[in-house]
Amino acid sequence: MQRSTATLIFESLSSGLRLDIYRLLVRQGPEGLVAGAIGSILDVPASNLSFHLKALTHAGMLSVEQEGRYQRYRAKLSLMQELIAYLAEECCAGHPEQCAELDDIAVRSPGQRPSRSPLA
Amino acid sequence: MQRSTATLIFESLSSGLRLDIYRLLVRQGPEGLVAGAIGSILDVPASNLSFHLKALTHAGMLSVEQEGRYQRYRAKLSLMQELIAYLAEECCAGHPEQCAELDDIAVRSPGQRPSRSPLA
DNA sequence: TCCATATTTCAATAGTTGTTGTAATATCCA
DNA sequence: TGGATATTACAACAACTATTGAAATATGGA
Repeated sequence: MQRSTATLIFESLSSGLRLDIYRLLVRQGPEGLVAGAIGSILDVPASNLSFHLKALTHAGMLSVEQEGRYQRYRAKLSLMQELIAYLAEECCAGHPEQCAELDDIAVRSPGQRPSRSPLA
Repeated sequence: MQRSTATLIFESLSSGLRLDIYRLLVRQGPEGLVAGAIGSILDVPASNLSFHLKALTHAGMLSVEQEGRYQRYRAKLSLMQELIAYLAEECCAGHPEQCAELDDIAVRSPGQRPSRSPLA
């Protein structure tokens, strides 16, 4: 992951409202939610919501799909996984002994499905 | 981790310069760096550097220790580990099957040291 | 003590971000 | 087609952020 991608993601999650939007969509799973539903649940005016949805989408944290006059938003978990891997790498770079418990996620390429740790 | 803590961290990493500072200190390991050294390496004027170091420290990403007239900064890897665990939880909440490869880190409480996954 | 050095604080300023309401755009349904 | 609904775009504005240089503070060493 590039530095600019990482800062864009951090910025997109640095507002309480945007973090709420993202977490709500994560909880909704693959079904996602249309914009209006998000606005009702979080009690945010439409134009403000649109502003933040745009920021999250631009950062790649959300996907949008048009459904007639609705826009359905979904959390893109894959990018969150990449972010976590990036943070684990950054965190351990040069000093893996300090956070060895993060190694297996940092080293693994996205999409691989390992068997579970025997102690997990 | 509280939502407000998470947004504070995201905000602290949402600037390219602050991310550079943090990554530099991660690479330095437990030795860390004094403020002036950081400024020389990254070529940032002292007052601006001080501004960003304050933000990172306030977010808990750095620790500071006075050494005579120097201030030694170190990356606090423990908070990064907490952040990663928080993100993994948020990412999987309600839909663990979608990112099962994150489970072992999300489930584990901070500080625990598991044995390695047999496939890692 | 006096001077040099390290860092922070402050003031000024340019640029950016978040919020609101209103208008525009697009789609659905009768 | 016409009216209702969903969403986005725009304009205005307050609030906040990043940057700079100069001044203040504190420490170390001669």
